[in-house]
Amino acid sequence: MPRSGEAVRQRLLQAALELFTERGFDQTPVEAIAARAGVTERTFFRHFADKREMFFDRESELRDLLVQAVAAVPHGTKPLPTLRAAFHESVPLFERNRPITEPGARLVAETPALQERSLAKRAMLVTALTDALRARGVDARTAPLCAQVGMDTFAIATHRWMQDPSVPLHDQLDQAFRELRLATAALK
Amino acid sequence: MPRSGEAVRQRLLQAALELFTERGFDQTPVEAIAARAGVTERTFFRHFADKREMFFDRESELRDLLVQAVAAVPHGTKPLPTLRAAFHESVPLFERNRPITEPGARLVAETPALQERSLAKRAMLVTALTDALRARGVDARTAPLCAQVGMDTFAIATHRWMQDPSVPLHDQLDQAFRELRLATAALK
DNA sequence: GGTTTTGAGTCAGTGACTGACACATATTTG
DNA sequence: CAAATATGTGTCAGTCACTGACTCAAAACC
Repeated sequence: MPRSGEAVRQRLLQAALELFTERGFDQTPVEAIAARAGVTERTFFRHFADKREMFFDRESELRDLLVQAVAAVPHGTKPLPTLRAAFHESVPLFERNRPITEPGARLVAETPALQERSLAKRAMLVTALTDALRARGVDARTAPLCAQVGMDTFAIATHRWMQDPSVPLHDQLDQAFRELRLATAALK
Repeated sequence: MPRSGEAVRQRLLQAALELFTERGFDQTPVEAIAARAGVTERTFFRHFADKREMFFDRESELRDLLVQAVAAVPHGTKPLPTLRAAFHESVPLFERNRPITEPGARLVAETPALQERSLAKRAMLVTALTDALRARGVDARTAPLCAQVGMDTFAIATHRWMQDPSVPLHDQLDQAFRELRLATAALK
């Protein structure tokens, strides 16, 4: 049994995924996860802030990527096209991580406690994007609205892509933004 | 000390609001709330599913109102205008409850655990609105997008109204939807 | 080779919740 | 009016998530 940092973390993730899918999130105590990973409960909490946090580590990676991508879009581009371009930049990350994140995603979808956390993570992304837009000179009223609406469109695209991988994420993204344009065109 | 149902609930809400603003949400055990309300901890959990749920009871009232309002909009109206009209219908509810909900809202804003729950409640509203739109014949792809985007716009309007009550909520609502229209017009 | 850093174990404790049971007061019913 | 029943609460015991303080062993560094 290796005991060197990262290996333990991986074993914990693996054990948790197995147990959660077997018995469900609420029915598996942290103690059981730790035991299957050959480690103490205390050690679990040294690697993860809490039980819900396990499947949301990559979120910060995504945030950094998106913030950078927003900054890299040519100046003069309007907010929502800027965001759309940034989302396209993140597609490789999603495609690369898909095998890892897919089982977790199914779990999140059917566990209220995890959904709640997932929403909180999305909210963090929205504030990060809001700041990124404001850094580009978007005014304080427009930035939060665009960040929020853009993120929702992005989420819908990734959601559809998760359910049906036959359509590339790039296409889902463009399609979702097209639908957004159409739906809002009906306003006044 | 009356002991008849609803009175206890009110005393618990009052006690919780006081203690949370004094010491903060995380620093006040449920036991302390119950004690100040002259009741046992067990009784607290008979009135509220959990500690975070206290300030979100009215959410179901809002959901029912919005769902009904969506159904009442003349047929043929496009999804987002439908939602905007429904949101306008809920304005009196907000104005009436403002004195009650305002202290709670400030608390939610500065307590991560409560923000998380607040997002979950918003998500519930989104699914309810999605269903309400689909019942009107909006197709399964458009409905979730419109419900989500509409709800965000609504949330931004109410947020601005909470911070500056001098502008009526009706106006904030129209203004936010106008901004949404403008921002999305830049797409494509 | 000794020192410092790092990751883990142990133990004790708090606090959110739950289930089971007892009891008292209100409400319904014969 | 009395018996049955429902409702709201108290009590107690228990589980589980999480934290702080301390110890210890193995690296990593000097």
